[in-house]
Amino acid sequence: MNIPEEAPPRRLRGLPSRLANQAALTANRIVDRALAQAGVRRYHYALLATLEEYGPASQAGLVRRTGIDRSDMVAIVNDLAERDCLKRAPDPEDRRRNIITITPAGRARLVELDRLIAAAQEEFLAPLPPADREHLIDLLTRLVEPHEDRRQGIGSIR
Amino acid sequence: MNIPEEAPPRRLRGLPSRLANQAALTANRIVDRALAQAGVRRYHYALLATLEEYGPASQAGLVRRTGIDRSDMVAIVNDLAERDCLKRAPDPEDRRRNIITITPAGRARLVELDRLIAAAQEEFLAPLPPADREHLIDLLTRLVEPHEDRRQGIGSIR
DNA sequence: GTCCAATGTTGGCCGGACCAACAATACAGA
DNA sequence: TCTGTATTGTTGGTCCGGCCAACATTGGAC
Repeated sequence: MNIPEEAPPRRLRGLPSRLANQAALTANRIVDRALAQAGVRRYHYALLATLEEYGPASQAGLVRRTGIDRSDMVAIVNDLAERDCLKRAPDPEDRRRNIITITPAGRARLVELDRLIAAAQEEFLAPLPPADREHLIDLLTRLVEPHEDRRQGIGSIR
Repeated sequence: MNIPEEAPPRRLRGLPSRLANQAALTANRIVDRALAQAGVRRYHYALLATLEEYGPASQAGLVRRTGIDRSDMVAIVNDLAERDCLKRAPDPEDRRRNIITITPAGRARLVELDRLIAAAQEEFLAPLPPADREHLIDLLTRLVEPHEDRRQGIGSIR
């Protein structure tokens, strides 16, 4: 579902799931366009940000932090390795693992991406005054978190 | 980006675009699962709802109302025609057009889908108390609408 | 030593959101 | 009246994100 030129049916207009979708669609359009200026996609940013914040990690570790699928992770790491944004080295202590480390070039790239992302957020939230923005963020956080928890029960046995 | 098992980086956690995405992802999972019980997808529901609310229309008209792409519309109309949920008839007044009409079977189906959709919304919003739900809907509406307008300027020259 | 779990990798699938091109038809302006 | 432009339906793609299954390798627990 994209953007209608005429009024969509009342049944759909106020539907929370649809609103969430439209918001995500809009946000993604803006963010994708911003990141495209640097020739990357959302995945790349998520990965670099994770590496920078938590330091070197195995691909499996990165999967757990980002929620990206294992199979997709391979491709993204390949991508970023080709651009010298990170290094893939075998873990001497566990030969199953690759240890992924961000490079100086990767950090530099990340700085640039941070800027682009910040601008994109600004553009996305532009229609709302600052107070409402915070409120929205708060509501979305409180909406989303319980749904995440309820999958593979954090705090339960597992 | 799916659901992480460990804390994702701070950079991403509060990002409005990411929150919107997570919300949409959750909503879609719930809605898709609900609609799957009736063997349909979101597109089918959107189309039937539009037909029921605005009456018969050409495919192009439906495209304008729903925001679904022309090429996708063909497939969805095919799908629903096969299941006798709608009829495709040539417009005698404009031989380019097909006039799409919902059938009684389509209406019946729609009633069922409405029920499923309502339950899905409930599940999606469950983490929030009623007051916050309304607030969220309001905020999302006010966030999304201006973005829609700014594309192909409603009210501008065009 | 055996068996199960985790890891990285390959190769897929699906759905939603697009885009380009084309034939048929309609319509407005010269 | 004719000519060019728009609209409509349709075909046949592309891309990305979100998955899943299977496999070989390696670790670790029993």
